Amino acid sequence: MEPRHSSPGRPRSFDRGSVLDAAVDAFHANGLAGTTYDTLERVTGLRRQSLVYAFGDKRALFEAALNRYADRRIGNLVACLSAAGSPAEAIRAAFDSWLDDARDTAHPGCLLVNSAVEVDRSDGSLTAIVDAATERLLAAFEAAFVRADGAGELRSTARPADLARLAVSLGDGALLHARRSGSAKLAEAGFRAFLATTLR
Amino acid sequence: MEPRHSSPGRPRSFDRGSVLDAAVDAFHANGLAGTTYDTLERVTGLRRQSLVYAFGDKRALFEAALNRYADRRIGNLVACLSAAGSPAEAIRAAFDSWLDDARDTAHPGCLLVNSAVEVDRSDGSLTAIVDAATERLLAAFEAAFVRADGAGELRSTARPADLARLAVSLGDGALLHARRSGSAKLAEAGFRAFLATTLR
DNA sequence: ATAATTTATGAACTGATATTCATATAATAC
DNA sequence: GTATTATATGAATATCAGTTCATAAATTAT
Repeated sequence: MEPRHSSPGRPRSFDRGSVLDAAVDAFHANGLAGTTYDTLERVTGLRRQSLVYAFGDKRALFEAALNRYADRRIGNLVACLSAAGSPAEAIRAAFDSWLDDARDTAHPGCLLVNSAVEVDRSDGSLTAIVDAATERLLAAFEAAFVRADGAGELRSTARPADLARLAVSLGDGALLHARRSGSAKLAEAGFRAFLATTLR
Repeated sequence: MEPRHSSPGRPRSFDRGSVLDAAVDAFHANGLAGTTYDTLERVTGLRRQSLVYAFGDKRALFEAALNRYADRRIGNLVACLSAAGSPAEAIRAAFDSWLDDARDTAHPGCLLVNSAVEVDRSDGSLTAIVDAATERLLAAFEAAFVRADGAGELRSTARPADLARLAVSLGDGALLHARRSGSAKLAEAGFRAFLATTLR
């Protein structure tokens, strides 16, 4: 499927990954509908027909970008949560990473969250990406809360599965309000209250 | 500005409020860009030119609808939160109201939250509506947590202002995930953990 | 070199959608 | 009843964005 190098034909003049990263940025900043081919041409330096040739139509490009973003972002959070050492510290690190995102005003919110709002649920392959990312994050949080409980670092008596759902709702909601307000203040305060109440 | 009744001219054949309610429903279900005049004609029973005549262009109609929605929705939550009696019960009632919204799959999510994602922050008059609604809700939550603390119903030692920010992020994040997943399960679990950990 | 193949792009096409124009309709004021 | 004013709507318009067409350019294989 993927054309091998050293096959006949004109070689591709750009790097697929870099172009995809540029597309991720644009989609993150402006959404799917809000990112026109004019914008994509500007940020990638390619003509729209080249993008279509290389990635398929706009929706397919968005799907590739969303996958790339989900891998990176959820990968980061999962890495924080499953780090060796104090589980409570791991959970705090995950929220710190969330705060970094909340402070990145150039890319407001989270592309996964934004897509969950913009894209209709009937679009199966896009919602599948967001759903899978959410499940992965929930599982990592649940495991971290279980470990925290085992280490005696859990103040709350709520079930780890419920705490994981609380954490994910809180983090994504806070990112949303960071996008809305252009400030991470609400996220900082909410995270502070959550961590103080839940962890030892 | 507003034409008085009993002035010369053909009388309006529809009720402004009902039409606005229908528009709120449509915008809530499909978003601003996703709601076309075809849809608006269908749900209001009016022709697009009549809508333009009565409300201004599509964005103006959306602004009126968003204001109406914000008043109703924040009004509900504030009423829960400031009800007489146990402050902890008042807070639980507010989250119950949030759960009702999470279960309303015909109107997924919250129009304010959805708008915060869809509408660019540079659109001042729309973001002002969402910002004001958020501030109003934050203030009501903070007051409720202060009262809960005074009544000895607060388990958490976090500051009421921080708890309010936690509550709003959590509620809106949970609505977002309800929209995404088509289910209120995540909201239920998150709220359960939050209420068990925070209140007595 | 020539043919074959893949990649790149200028330009036209198509579909959708918000808006506007022109005109008809229904009420009040005198 | 006539003029005036507000409201309603069929139809045309204009714009914008995604897609597609036709053609050029760059590389490999023989």
